[in-house]
Amino acid sequence: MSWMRTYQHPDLATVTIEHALHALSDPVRLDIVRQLDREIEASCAALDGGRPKSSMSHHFRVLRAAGLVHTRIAGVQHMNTLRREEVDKRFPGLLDAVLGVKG
Amino acid sequence: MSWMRTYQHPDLATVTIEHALHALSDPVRLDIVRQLDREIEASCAALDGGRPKSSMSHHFRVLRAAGLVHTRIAGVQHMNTLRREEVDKRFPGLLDAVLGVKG
DNA sequence: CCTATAGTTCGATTATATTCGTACTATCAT
DNA sequence: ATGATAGTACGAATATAATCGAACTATAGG
Repeated sequence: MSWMRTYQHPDLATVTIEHALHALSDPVRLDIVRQLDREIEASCAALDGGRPKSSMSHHFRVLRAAGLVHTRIAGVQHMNTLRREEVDKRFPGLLDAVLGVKG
Repeated sequence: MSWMRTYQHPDLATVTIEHALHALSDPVRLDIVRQLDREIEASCAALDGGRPKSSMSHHFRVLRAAGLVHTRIAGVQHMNTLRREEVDKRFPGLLDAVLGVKG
């Protein structure tokens, strides 16, 4: 069984709007995305709200599969970024709308 | 047990973005919303894609609960409209972004 | 009143997601 | 090497959602 040293990130062209909307519709994941929108780059641990690692790992996997988040391995940490430009190109205005909502 | 003669439509202020995104993330419902965006008003039957009535009823209920669709009873038909202005006010740019995507 | 039509409700089934403990791996520092 | 740290993989439990048949209701028309 092989282990990962890099992540697979899908081409945004292969991501459907339904897929992206589903990924964004979970409160934990939306919270991650909101933080990444401000933080530029953050480790997984920096974004858990005291939640178990295995739960967070699941949510990051979903966000990556939906083309929303990029994860890069930096030593012992996995650093995450929003794929802003690519998502904006594929779904113009979507992140602006989603992230612009208050309360 | 009482029966309905009118529908309950939530105040958009009580609808969260997560709720709206979830409602939009289902392909059947997104299809309904896309059609309503063009059709102005349509009966439930006009929007099923040959799907069972009970399935459609479920999806319309979800769309109403998310504040996206308004249903008015007109005789034997239930006419649906997109709550465009209200949704646009609550979630500016969201419907534009979601409906603007091709493929 | 009888029948057809449009849609809901109920209930069961199946499918999909979430949560999280445990075991594991990779990297870094000592 | 040992230990600590960050995160994944697996597996199982639980929760949430989708699907759809069958029974039902309300309205309209003959």
